[in-house]
Amino acid sequence: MSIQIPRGTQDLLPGEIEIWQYIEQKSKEICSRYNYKEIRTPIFEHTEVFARGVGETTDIVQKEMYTFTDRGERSLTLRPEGTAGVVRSFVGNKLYGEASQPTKLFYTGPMFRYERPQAGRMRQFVQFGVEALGSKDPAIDAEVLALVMSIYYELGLTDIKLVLNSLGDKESRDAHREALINHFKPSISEFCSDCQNRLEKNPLRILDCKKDREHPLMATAPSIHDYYTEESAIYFEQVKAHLDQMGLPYVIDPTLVRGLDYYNHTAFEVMAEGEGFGAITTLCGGGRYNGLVQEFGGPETPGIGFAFSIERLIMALKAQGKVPDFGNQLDCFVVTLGDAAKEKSVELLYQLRQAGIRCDKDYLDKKMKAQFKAADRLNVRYTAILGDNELAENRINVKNMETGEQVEVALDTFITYMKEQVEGGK
RNA sequence: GCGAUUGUGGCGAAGUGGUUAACGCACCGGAUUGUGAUUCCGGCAUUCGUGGGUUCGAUUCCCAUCAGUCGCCCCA
Repeated sequence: MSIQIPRGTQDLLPGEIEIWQYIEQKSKEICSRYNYKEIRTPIFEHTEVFARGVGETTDIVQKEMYTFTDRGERSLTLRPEGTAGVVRSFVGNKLYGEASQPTKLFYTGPMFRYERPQAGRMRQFVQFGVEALGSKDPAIDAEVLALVMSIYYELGLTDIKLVLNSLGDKESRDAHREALINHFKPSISEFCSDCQNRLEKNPLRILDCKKDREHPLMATAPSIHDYYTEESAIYFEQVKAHLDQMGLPYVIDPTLVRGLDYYNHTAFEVMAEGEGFGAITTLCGGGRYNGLVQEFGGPETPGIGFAFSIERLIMALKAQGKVPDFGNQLDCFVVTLGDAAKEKSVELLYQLRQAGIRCDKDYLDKKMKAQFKAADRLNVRYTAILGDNELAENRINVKNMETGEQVEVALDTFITYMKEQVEGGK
């Protein structure tokens, strides 16, 4: 019995990897248009980075982290998300002192959370994320939102929506939280057990409970919108105004909550609409985290960012039939007959490749028929046939696999001939 | 962490308490000893996720375990 892959992980094999490369390349290209630079931080950090950054009370920190002790008795954790590490690096490298501000960064790489896997939820998954540190201009919120939507739109996704909310500042949130508790507490016994737990821990979550949706107290629950401080309210209005300016559609959802402690003001998700996603519809999550940099010992620095999972993005692309055809990858297959020709083909292959032609040959001592079959399977555009006969007369046959036409070429002009054919065909 | 469901060759899939585990696709070889299709012929699981148990005998029954899938919690 072979060794199994660890639970909740996956191998990305040829055939599947192309869409990953395409997404990564496209996302990076869009980031560069928005002037965001790549940052790479370690895959593991001191556990404290996440405990402090993500929040001690979150599910991620309490039950989902891959934490281990190394040989030097340090407690380390495989990163469960990207923001905490980026902020740690921002402070540690004093990026706040760089001339160019705000600091606009993007990253991509694997994240790890110990959870029960299901569609769109893996233990190792890959996020692409962006962080803008150092500005509290609502225009930067709008820029970040425009950036993520551009990535989705340019990849061809259509049935998605940007869901927006403001969590307000700490003052707004505390007042709202208290109002929610007061609202639900007298009748909490009428709610499901999950909601009863949520009352003290995170009363906002009660609002999007699936079981108690019909309870009359849901409709009359206090909204965060009524508890904003004046500053918070104005900020939110300005963000929305900028989105309107750009013509970027969004919907406001006052019950939108994020699972990480560090968020305030702008919070958002990009959600998939339509079928094919099972229980999971959130493609991307993000928001503002003013205060997080101070939490890591840096100067007062506002920040905003998002992260999306590439796995979920691919699921969405597949569900909407938007995965492009990456086509055939090979220009030429060299078929040989006889020992002398077989030996000569090594040299020809090298020369073809030097000339930029994607090509291959048989390495399994197959008969000619089987070599053609292999070429056919590779969906190759041309086959070059070299037998000992041709070799003796310094010629080679080139067959166009689409038309079936075959022409004879002098061996010393073969490489340039192939180059012309391949380049001309494009 | 909780619940449901599934686990047979590279893939899909049938099957039964008892001598040789269907079939389809794919693959390999031959008919066609220098050309991709079709057709025909032949080959391709000492083994039914793993480990125990019941039994004269288990792929089939029981238990455990691992893994996949779906739902909950939560989240990307």
